[in-house]
Amino acid sequence: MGALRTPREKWVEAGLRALAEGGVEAVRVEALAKALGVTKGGFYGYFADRGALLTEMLDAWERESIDDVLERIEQEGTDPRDLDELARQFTFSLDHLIPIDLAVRDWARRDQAVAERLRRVDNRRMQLLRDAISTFCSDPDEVEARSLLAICAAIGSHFLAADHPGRTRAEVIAHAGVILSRPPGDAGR
Amino acid sequence: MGALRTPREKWVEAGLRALAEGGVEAVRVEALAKALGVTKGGFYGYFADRGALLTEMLDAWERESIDDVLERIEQEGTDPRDLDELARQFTFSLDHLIPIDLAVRDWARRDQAVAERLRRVDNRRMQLLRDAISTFCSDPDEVEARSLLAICAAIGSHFLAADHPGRTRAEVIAHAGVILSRPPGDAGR
DNA sequence: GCCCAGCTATACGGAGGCGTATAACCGGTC
DNA sequence: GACCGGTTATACGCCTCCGTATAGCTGGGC
Repeated sequence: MGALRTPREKWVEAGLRALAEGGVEAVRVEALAKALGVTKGGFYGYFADRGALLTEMLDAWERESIDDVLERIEQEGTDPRDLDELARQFTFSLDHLIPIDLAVRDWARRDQAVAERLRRVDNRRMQLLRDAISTFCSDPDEVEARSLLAICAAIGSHFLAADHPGRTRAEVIAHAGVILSRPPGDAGR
Repeated sequence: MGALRTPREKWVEAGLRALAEGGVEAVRVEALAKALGVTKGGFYGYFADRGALLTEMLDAWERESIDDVLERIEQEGTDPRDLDELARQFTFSLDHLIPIDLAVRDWARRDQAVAERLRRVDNRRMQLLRDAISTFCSDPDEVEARSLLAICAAIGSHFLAADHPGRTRAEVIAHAGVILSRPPGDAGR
């Protein structure tokens, strides 16, 4: 049998790269082929159409996003209820996943199926945050609100263009992490 | 002289509507014409090309976004340093501006000129938040961090797909507003 | 060293989009 | 009621993209 010269997986990778750089609209079969140094000839041997690639891309992203989270917890052997883990959750995910994540978020606003997948991933991340914050905060409503603030900071800061005179965005985010990790004043020691 | 049957402004409005619904890629000259019940014939009398419309759309959005903020402050006669104003800032902007805002944010990730405009608008909003938060928080670093959390919540919650079991997103956001308006525990009364 | 499945290049028809050209239209103005 | 300029419809060339068809290449198995 002939070798798999540019296998299915290559197309998915190229698709995710295009998604990260230019959004869903940039995921063009012919463009991916050119990026792979190939014509689109073989593409339709793997995928019924462009839509099939898109869903496969989402499969890969969803799997990777969830694996990434579990991996970090289990490999590092850290308790997810750790404060440091919360801070690390702020810049969550590997760097190369962030642009994909952001593109998926915009995509989800216009595609119900994508929104559903994003919901699963976000719920998973929110649960991690809840667990971490619960270790020092007993009011469930407050835990929920802090978790929301944390995850919104992680997402929103990538969509925010504002400056922070005299500071780095990373510094401000670090400080925000401290605030969110601070036990409530009225219940504090 | 002939009447302006579908004037320049109509094209910009239609463009912003398309932007809100489908992102930049959905802003197609022929599609806008169809939406206006017209062919694209007259479009190129007003605009050199599609790009000219896009920048004009951004002009309109930037102006409207800033006017909107000033309007709310001056018309309502409220002090922008008000706590309630902070809470209201959470769901900032008129409803119809939000989808445009989100689309512009995604757009800005791929277009430097758009990013620059967004920066102006975001800086303006951040300053409003700083002013409000400064009324009960003296540490400038903390003011900055809280402002970031507030604006990221305003933006990020629209890109977040997570559920809040037993709660409404609006309820969680309201609670988050309370947290951010709470004087720091170590400096509190 | 031949075979053949799997990969590849090329070519095609159709759709939609951009920007231009041009002719028809229409409503004030005189 | 004829004119005139702005607005409109239509048609065109060009491009990009999709999905299909088809023929050529290639390399591992035998």
